[in-house]
Amino acid sequence: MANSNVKMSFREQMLHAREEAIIRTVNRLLAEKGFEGMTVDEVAAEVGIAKASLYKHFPSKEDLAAAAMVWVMRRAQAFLATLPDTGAAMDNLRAVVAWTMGLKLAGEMPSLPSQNSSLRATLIGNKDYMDGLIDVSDRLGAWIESAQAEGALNPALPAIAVLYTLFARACDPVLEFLKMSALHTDEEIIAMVLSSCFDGLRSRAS
Amino acid sequence: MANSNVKMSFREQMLHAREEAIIRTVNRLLAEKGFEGMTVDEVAAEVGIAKASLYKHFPSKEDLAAAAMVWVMRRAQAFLATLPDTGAAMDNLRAVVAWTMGLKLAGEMPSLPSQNSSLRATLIGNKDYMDGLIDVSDRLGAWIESAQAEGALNPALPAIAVLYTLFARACDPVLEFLKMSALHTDEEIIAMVLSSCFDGLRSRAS
DNA sequence: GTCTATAGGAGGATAGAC
DNA sequence: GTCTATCCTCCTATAGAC
Repeated sequence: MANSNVKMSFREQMLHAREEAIIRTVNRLLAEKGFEGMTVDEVAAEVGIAKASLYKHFPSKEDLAAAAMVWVMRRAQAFLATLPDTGAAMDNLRAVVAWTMGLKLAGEMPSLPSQNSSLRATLIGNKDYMDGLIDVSDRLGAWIESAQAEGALNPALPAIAVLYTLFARACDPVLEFLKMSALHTDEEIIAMVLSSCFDGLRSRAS
Repeated sequence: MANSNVKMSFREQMLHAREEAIIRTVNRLLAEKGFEGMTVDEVAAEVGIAKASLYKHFPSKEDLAAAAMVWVMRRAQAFLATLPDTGAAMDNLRAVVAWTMGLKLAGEMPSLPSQNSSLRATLIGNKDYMDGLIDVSDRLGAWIESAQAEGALNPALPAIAVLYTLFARACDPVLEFLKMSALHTDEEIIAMVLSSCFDGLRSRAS
């Protein structure tokens, strides 16, 4: 029984390792070319296995993308867990946004079309993804309301609008345009977009 | 000679009218489904002509999209021309952003993938598009620098970063998410995103 | 310049041997 | 579960008659 468990665990580890290799490749290709630009042939070639083998692990291209999104969501949850739940909620929000922008600048943020309906259906039907999304939204939502109650965040904006605005920073085209211009380091780009996001384009008195 | 000119002009008007019908359809489909989601069959069906006829007017799908972008760019230039060149540059910038967001909310803002290289090549090779883009960028750039000199716009941000940030509002996913929630009118959505863009998420003293 | 019909090819997915 | 080989659908683009 113990042996059997060890063997099972070993096999599962091998399986898991291969699937993680697949997901990392998918993640990178999704960041580079987007969902429609990425081909399954390409994924298989980069992973170094046959396309048919890929389909033994994941039933469709949509599920491949969903797995990549789940992986990113897990990383986001892990990052959120490192932030103090006491203290300024505002600082946590800034930290999360900076983290997601760093991910995008590093080419590790999948870019999915918000319009593709088959992909949307798969994502919505993916329990791991939805649970992660709801968890992240809840945590950010709590910080947003907290920051608004403290008066640090503009209370006139609906919390949901703030949440969407923060999420949108993860796929902000401004990041890649500034990166393409090659005039600033990633850190400088993050600082600029962070400033325009939280402080606004208008001058501040202080 | 006069007759010949009139006949030519009439024919050209007919041609132009049909091409404008095509472009309006392409524009709407690009806004709805994006470049990859739009099919040429669909365009032809909605316009009510055969696909082969479409290809007599435009040599490729990329050129169809480019024509739609040129059309939008022309509309933008026309709008810019209505704004006073004297007075607060800041107000003009807000007005332009509000206008582009209204266009997107009305489903008239083509959404193109920034990654598709064949499309990028066509756009860059399209003189009408590039001239329009440069013209619009120059005008906005002048207002940005003017507003920064007046101290209305944060001078710490590079003008090019501000320009990109304003352009990005035209394809901001926050707009469609807020619209999908159906909790606010288009005007309210524009006001909120305008506020978060210029005033920032953080509270302002005043 | 409009049509019908079709070429040509890319890409998602599967069959079947091992 | 991995491979090779193939299927099949969708889509861009064009041929050729009128």
